[in-house]
Amino acid sequence: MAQPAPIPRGVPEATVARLPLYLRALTALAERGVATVSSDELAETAGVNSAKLRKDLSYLGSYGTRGVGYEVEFLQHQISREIGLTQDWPVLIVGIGNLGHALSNYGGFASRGFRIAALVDADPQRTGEEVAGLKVRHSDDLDDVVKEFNIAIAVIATPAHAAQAVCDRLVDLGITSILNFAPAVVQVPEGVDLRKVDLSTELQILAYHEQRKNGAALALTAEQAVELAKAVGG
Amino acid sequence: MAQPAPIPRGVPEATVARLPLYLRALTALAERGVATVSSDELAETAGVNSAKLRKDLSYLGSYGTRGVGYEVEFLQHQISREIGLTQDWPVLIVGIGNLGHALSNYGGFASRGFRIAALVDADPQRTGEEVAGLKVRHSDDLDDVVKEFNIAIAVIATPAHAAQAVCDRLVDLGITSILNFAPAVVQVPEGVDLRKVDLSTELQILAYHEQRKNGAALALTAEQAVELAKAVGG
DNA sequence: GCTTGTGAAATTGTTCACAGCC
DNA sequence: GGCTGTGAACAATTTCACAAGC
Repeated sequence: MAQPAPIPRGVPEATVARLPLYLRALTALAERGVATVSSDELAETAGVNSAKLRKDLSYLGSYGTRGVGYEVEFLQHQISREIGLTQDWPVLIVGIGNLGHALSNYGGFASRGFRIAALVDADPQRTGEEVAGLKVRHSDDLDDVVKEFNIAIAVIATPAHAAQAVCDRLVDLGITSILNFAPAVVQVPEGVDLRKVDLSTELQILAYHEQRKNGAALALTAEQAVELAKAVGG
Repeated sequence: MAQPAPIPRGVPEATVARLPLYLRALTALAERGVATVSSDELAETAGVNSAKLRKDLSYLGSYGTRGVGYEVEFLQHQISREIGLTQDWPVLIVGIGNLGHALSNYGGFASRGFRIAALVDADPQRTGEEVAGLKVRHSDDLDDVVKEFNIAIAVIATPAHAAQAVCDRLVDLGITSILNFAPAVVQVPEGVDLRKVDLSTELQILAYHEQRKNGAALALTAEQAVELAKAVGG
């Protein structure tokens, strides 16, 4: 017997990565008191094109009404449920330097679904200090902290040189979702989700494009210049 | 006459996004005193597979030696040149709150190629304050600051509600490369490169996957559960 | 009449596997 | 013998364009 129907579940990664964007756009619309929105309008608000938006939403289900559009609050709820924001996730931040400090106080966290549950630092000087309403705990207590607060998601905000060791310990403690802010390549075993946020990577990507906006020719290698000359018809 | 040869230039976006990663891996190897590296080793260090690495590098040119590998320093230099890090880019940070502060002091910036040239904030209280060795200037001077320091890349680290207005002003001043840290959807006209770094987006993506690791069935919609039941053979 | 939801086409990105070269 | 560079196969993603449904 052949596969009778396509297996359900299976939202493409690219779509998953855009759901938070849609959620934010919907929140903005809800705040403006908009009750219903078309895919064109929502796409415009989220900064994507409407075909993509409709395709993305179609992976979640059939939540719109033809000829009308989407009900803002309803769609907001469906996406939240899909992402898993109907529960709330206790988040641990490791490394309470400048960046960890900023993250602890960051508004972006406030988005429902996440709660900074604990802060940890390796520096005994910082231990006990209060940041964003939480007492900073020492790294030695990592094990306890993870258990005590039932941490599922951890954020690494340590200096680059410490990132791999911290990551290894987190993985050993059973954490499988890690967000790395340290400017370092960090390896994780199969089954652990690691995402990275990296200022210098982003700047480099911008620089690449910026460089090409002006004197594009300057950036050609000698080899490529020869190719170009040929193609242009030398 | 038909197109005689493929037009050169044109490194795929996906490749561009990985060049900074390779550069970082190469830097790590150089620091360890490694002089030559194979695509397998470099790929391992960078956390990608070696076929992808070789394909990526092949878009830049033929910088390896068959049977041997790549010369670390040479490749480092080629990638730097490709990205445009042989010049250095004066960067402006707008919004010197917690996050802007952290970014100003961030080690990731130190990577050659970027220099924080100016800081700007809308709060007159902060104007004149010294952060990371620079005097914070007032937003009203944005025009002057951009000209004075020849800013090409700007970082938005303001609260969400101010992000769009700041972005519009930056665009008006001719800036075409913007990195947005504010948790808000920001629109830019054609021709402007906007990249976003967003904590809550990243957390949401992790949460999506985390949710599916345990009680995956819990996440099915009623509709999908019916589909699944059918597929399984009800 | 208007807008969603979706097959099919087009494009982009990844992996394979091996010829070419040291 | 070993490793790069790359066509060709494959997979994922985006876009098109229109049938289906309110």
